[in-house]
Parts: sequence; structure tokens; C-alpha cells
Amino acid sequence: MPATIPDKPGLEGLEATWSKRWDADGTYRFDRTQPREGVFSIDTPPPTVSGSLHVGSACSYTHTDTVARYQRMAGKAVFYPMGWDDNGLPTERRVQNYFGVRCDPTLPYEGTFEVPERAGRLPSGHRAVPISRRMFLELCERLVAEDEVKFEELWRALGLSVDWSHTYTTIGEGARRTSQRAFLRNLARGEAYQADAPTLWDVDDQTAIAQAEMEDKETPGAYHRLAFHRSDGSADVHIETTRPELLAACVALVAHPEDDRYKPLFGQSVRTPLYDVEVPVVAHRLADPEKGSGIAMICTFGDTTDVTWWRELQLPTRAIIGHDGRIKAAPPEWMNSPQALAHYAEIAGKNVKQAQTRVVEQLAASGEMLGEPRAITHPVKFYERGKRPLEIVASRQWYIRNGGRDQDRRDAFLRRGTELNWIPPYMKTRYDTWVEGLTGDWLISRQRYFGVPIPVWYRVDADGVVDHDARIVPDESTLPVDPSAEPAPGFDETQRGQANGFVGDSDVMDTWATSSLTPLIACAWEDDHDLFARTYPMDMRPQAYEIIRTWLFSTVVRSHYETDALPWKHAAISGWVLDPDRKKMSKSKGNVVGPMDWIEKYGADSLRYWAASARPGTDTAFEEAQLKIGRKLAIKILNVTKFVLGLVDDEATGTLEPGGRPDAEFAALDLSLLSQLASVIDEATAAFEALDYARALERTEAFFWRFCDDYVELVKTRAYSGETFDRWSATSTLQLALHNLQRMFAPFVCYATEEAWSWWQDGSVHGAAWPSRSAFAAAAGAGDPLVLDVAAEVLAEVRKAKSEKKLSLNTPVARVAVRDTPDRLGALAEATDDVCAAGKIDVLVTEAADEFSVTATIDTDA
RNA sequence: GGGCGCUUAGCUCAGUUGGUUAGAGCACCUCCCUUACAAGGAGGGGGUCGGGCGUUCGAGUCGCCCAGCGCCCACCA
Repeated sequence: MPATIPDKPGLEGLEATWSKRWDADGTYRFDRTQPREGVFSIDTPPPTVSGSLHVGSACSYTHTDTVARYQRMAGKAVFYPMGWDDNGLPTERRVQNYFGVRCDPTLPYEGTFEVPERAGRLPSGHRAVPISRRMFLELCERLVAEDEVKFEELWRALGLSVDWSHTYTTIGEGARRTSQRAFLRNLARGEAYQADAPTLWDVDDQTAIAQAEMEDKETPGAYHRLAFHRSDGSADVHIETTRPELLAACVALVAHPEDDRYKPLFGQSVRTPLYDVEVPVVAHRLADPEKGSGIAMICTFGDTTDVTWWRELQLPTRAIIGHDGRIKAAPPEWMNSPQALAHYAEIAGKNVKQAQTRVVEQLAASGEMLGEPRAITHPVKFYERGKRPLEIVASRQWYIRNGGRDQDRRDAFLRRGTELNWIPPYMKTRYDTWVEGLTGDWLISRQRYFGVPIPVWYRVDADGVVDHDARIVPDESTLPVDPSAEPAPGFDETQRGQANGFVGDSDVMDTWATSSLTPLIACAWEDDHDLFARTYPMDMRPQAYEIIRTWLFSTVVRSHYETDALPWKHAAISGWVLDPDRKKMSKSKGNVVGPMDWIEKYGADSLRYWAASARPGTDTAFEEAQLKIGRKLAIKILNVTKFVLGLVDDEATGTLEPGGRPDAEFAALDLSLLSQLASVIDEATAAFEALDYARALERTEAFFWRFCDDYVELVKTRAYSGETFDRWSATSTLQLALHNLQRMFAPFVCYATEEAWSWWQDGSVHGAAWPSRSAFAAAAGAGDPLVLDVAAEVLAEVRKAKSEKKLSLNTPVARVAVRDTPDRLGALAEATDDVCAAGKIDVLVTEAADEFSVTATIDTDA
């Protein structure tokens, strides 16, 4: 036995000592000799590498870790890799701010970049330095590498039992290869396609975005009532719009087919204010007679309804907003009057807000706006990370079919959702409503840089025009490729952009197009068939609910296509961590204390304890008080271990292997404890099997305090000074309970349990077998749980009597009378000596009664 | 507009198929240095289980209705 037990056990330094040891011993190494049924594989969310992790991440990753540790102890080879999601826009934005640069793909590679001295806090007014694409990518790589080191340090300190030899990054070679391979296969099967179509567009980042990244924000706006003129000169038609600046992009007016007010106008045309452009009046069921004046103008494109109308009514395209979010400079060819062009010239080059101001002034001057604008607040579509509303522009983009335009596929994905085990079950609703509400396919191309390149080139024809239908794709064996930096197969670099040459697709995939492949990346799909066969489909996907529509759904889509299977069996959905004031935690608020600060202050076990108290799927408020409780628990585990092990003197040692003696020799109170212990093991095991770590913790914890407060106190005297036989029963039971409790707490308080375990056991507690009642089944079966319950209740009453008389618990009691039902008195009789010893009771008498009561006569002579 | 979740002690939450006086921790109050633990321990006060109706011998637990909070989805001119 190892075992030097410190005089004053504490938590300080346990993280450093044990995480180092675990690393050296390979405690969490994945045993890849196990067949699939002996493996538990976890598709860990790769955290976004964007500066720092907050306490919410620490919380949900701990949830997963408790399950991983349970499964490992239950005998599974746990496949628990960790990834870093470093590609994509968040990193680009950080690099832009941190280094004060912007990517200009037309520039040549500089070779070096000098980091500004005050990096990260550039003076306001500083203008971003344009740098080449390659340099920009190098800076991205540099920054994420620094962050990933910090992230790993935190996860290790937190005690995540990750196998650190299995890590990946979403910009890494393996992820790029997997992303491109899957994309090429999607393309070959027709699941990926390119189309020139109206697209949600973020004007600040100048990239297309997907439906899943879009969100509504309540935004101030105003109704403007505008007059359209009838060609016969009769009364004007009034429409209401919140976007008068799009008047120049108007292609029609629309009203409901049954709206009698406008029926006579259908098929006729009207002329727009300011620009005098003739537009038809059309009918469509989506026009709401109740809204505004009941007739609306259709612009290309003001919102997604415009897109629907434009498509279904086959209207022309009159786009006036450029990719930079400004009104296009070129005069629209659909306007011909000098006056119209003059009006337009005044807004050309302005952003939409400036343009709106000017258009309103023009309308006021021309008398074509009725009354003042009417202020309202309405939902407007934003990119979830964006500051300005989305625009809709037509552009050529890549899509993956996700059921948004195809009922059969949609049904297939809904069925997949049904096959998945959702924890908690009601989270499936989010998946269903999202899939049912899809309005188009999944847009995966982004006009950005730090991402996985679309692995496609295009031929340039003899006239120097790019032919997007003449695609050139690489052989899978050459992946990953970068079409912007490498020539197309069969060409050389000098032919780039030349007639009869090629161009590379300059887009990258959205980060979700890679993240959706994490099970395939982690399990080394097509790269390591042996590993893949042992780990895929995976067992568990832990994630938060807000990315069900993105990460979870897109992963189901990709796995369905590549493996015709669900990527995992269970989806364990976690909630949010909220501030103590119930507001969603966010870094922007400042003053956020990071997980590492909490670990340093209270210990990793305390943070893990708090995290594991949050039930699956529910939001939790962060509470410092909870950390203190966890700390108390961890210290208690150390102290009670020290106490129990201290009882075992030389004479007793050696014979006291837990459960090593015939059950009949145990005292009734001890059997009673073992019977309760067995029940708790059953409950905790069942809870863990259902991935309900919080319940497992709660049951274990409740039993542990009952063990410390009541059982240990009751048998203390006997364990010190009882007859050999009675002593043995007590110390043996104490050790048996401890042996089980340490293992049951190991998934939660991984450091303190390891420390306590090391005082008397060989090996790591994290490699020990998960407790089972079968190890002491006969003893547990022989025990009556009532004995401990009644004994503890009587002891509590005696303590209460002393407490109310303000006496020390040490004070002797001359006589205690217990009135209770016969069966309970019978149970008490089995433990009378222990109760008397623990309560310092001279005489204990009992009397049958209907109700429980205790009278204690305190001996005040002392 | 449709849907999901929540509502139990001052606070944070348990309460698994309906079953004896509704639990825990924190906070608060009182007491105690008792041979593991004073960065401890032992006790105490505190709840008409959001409201209403119903099913039942019996409802915090099941059904319906209502309210408040949070969230998701929606074609939001």
C-alpha cells in the first residue's frame, strides 16, 4: 500500500500532481484493441478558439467528462478525443483586430509580418493594413496555436479525461482532407451543387451566410406611405414600406388575389414615385390584406418574402445593393428619365441608412410620401454575429441538399431525428421544427479565407471567360488541396486566369461544413479503417441546445450521406450557464471571471461539483456558493478517508479486505448500511446509464453525508474499542463503504478521490471498476435499511435535546426513552449499543407506541 | 400566429410508475473545540408546492383551462 496520509489533508496542488501523473501513466489512453461493443465513443464539441473559454464551457465539458469516467470505470474503452474549432470567421475577426490587418487576396506574399507593439489594443483610427491571403492565413494559424495551448491547459486542470493523443483542429490537415473528400462525394452524388441565386448576405463581412446562422432582432423602423401613380391618371395607389431606399429596386406591387380593393388593378401597371418606372400589379396569396394598406411593393430584394414572390411570379431582377452594402454606382438601365437618374445619383454609393434618409427627403419634396413616417419596432434579419441587417443579393454559391427544397430528403432527416435518443427528450422538438421550417438548401460557401477551400477549379475558355460548368476536381488521393494556391490537375500555375487555362474556386467552406463532420474526422473516416470500425457510429454527442439547428442537424445530414447512419446513438443536450442575476453570460459584459480563476480559488473538484449539479438540458445560474459546497465535499472525502484508515491498526490490517469476510459476521447496523449502499449504487448506475450524471451525484452525495454524519458517528466507539469481533465488523464496513464511495465520486471529484484512493489502494481510482452490489450482495441482502434509519433518528433526537439545553454533545445522558412502533423498535434493538455509545447514553428504554418520540434525561451532575 | 420548457422555503434546486407529518444545500438564528474535519460539527425557524376546475379513497405528481417568465419556429411589406 502506498499511503502517507497528511496530518491536514487539503486540495491545494492536487490538480498539478495528479494531472501530471495521469499523463505519465496514460490513465485515459484509448485502448484501440477493443471491438466496437467494448468501446464508448464521444463526439466532443470542438470549442471555438476565439480568445478564452468561459465558465459555461467548463460546465458542459465537465458533464461529458463525468459520463466518460463512468463508462471507463464500467469497463468500456472510452474514445474521448478533443478538437479545436479554429477555422472560420471568428478567428479572422480576431486576427483583424489583434494585428490590425485585413486580407487582400490580390496582394503578393510578404514573407514576414511584424507584430505591432500594442497588438490587441490598436489605437482607434488605426487603418487596417492590407496583407496577402497567405500572410493572413499564417497570422490566423499563429493566433489559434497560442489559444489552443491555453485551452488544453485549462481542460487538463479541469480534469477532463481526454486522450490527448487524439486531437484535431478544424483547420488541420485531417479536417481539410475529410471536408474536401466528403464535399467531392456529395458533389459526385448530386448532393452538393452550385447555383446563382438570391443569397443572405452580410455586408460587413462580405460573405454569404446560411439560414441557420440567421436570427431575428427587434429593430426600430418606420412605415413610409408612398404614392404609386396609375397610368390613366386616376387616384394614386398607396403602399407602406419600411425600406423606402429600395424603391429603385421595385419590380411590382402585390396584393391578395381575393382583395376586392385591388382586384381591378391586377394585370395593370403603375408608375413608381421618384423614378417613374412602370411596374405591374400582381396577385399572390402571401400578400396580407391586413398589413399596411394591403398592397406591398416587391423589391429585389428587401426580404425573403420578396424572394418568394420574385421566384413564383417570375419577376425581373433589379438589384441596387452591392456586396459592400452600398447602393450601386452604376445608373440602373431600367430607368430612363433624367429626373429619375438624378434622384438615383443622389443615393448611389451611400449605405442603406444614408440612402433611406435621402430618399425620404426626396419623397417629401416631390410630395409622393403621405404624412410623416410612422415609427415601429419590427423583427429584422441579422447574421447572428453581425451588427447590421442582412441584405439579400444574387450570387453564385455552393449548396448541400438538406431537405430544404426536397420533401423526401426532409422526411429522411426527420426520421433520423426520431431514431436518435434525445436527452432530455423534449429537445427533439427543436430539431423537428427546424427541419420542418427549412426554406432552402444549406449554403456552405463563404467568401472568406481561413477555412477549408472548396476543392474545385474551373476552365477558362478560349475567350478568357470562366466556365463555371466546366469544373475540374482533384483526385481524392491529393487532398487536401488549395485551388487558390495550387494549379488545377493537368495545368501549371502559369495558366491561372489565362485563356484556355483555369481558375481556382476562391471560396472556403463555412465552418459548419467541417464541424458537421466531427464524427468522421475524429474516427478517421477513410484514413484509418481499423479505428473507424471500432468507434463509429459514436455513442454520445454532448452539445448545447442552441446549436441543434446547426451542428447537430448538419452532422446528421453528412453522416446520413456518407455512412447511411446516424452519427451517434445519444444526443445529450446541455443548457446555458447564466449569470447569478439570470442573464445570459457573455464576455462582452466584462468582469467575467474565467474558469481558471475559479479552479485556482476553490479547486477543480469544486468547479466540477457545481457543473455536475446542473441537470441535463437545464439552464444554470453560476453561483460561487456552490463552489464552496463542492470544496467542502472534496475535503470531507479526504478527511473521512483519513479517519477510517486511521482506525485500522496493525492487528486489524490484512484481514480487512472489503467484503472479504462471511456476511453473517457483520453487525446488524453494518449490514443496514451496506444494504443502503447497495441501493445507492443501483440508483447511481441506472442514472449514469441514462446519462443523468446529476442524479448519480445527488444520490451518492446524500448517502455520503448520511454515512459521515450518522453511520460513522454511530460506530466510532465500537471501531475504536469494541470487542475484536465487533470492531472488525465496523472497520470492515467502514472500509467497504469508503471503497465504494470513492469510486462513485471519482467521476465528479476526480482529484480528491484519486488522492484519497492513493492512500490505501494501488493504481488509479479512475481505472478501478465501477461499484456493483454484487461485490457484497449477500451482506446487502441480509441488511435491513431500517436499522440505520431508526438509530440515526434516535441519535438525532438526543443531539437535539442536548443542543436545546445548550450542552456539549459530549454530555452524558442518564436515560433515554424511545416510544415507537414495534417494528421500528425491533430495528433499534439491533443497534442499541451503538446508539448508546454515540449519544453517551447510560440507559435506553423502549415502549411500543403508535408514533415515534424520544425523551432524553440529561445527566447534569457532570 | 404555432410550439417547447419552467413556476415547490428568502435564494438555488431535488421530489423517477399518484400513497403515510413536502426534502436538500445556501442564507439566517442558537449551541458545541466531542480522540477525521473550527475554511469544522450539532440543532432550529421558514413552504396554502403559480391560480382554477376536474379524475381518484388519495394529487406537488395525472387531465383541462388561465397567468407569469424563458426559449424555439414562422412568408415580420
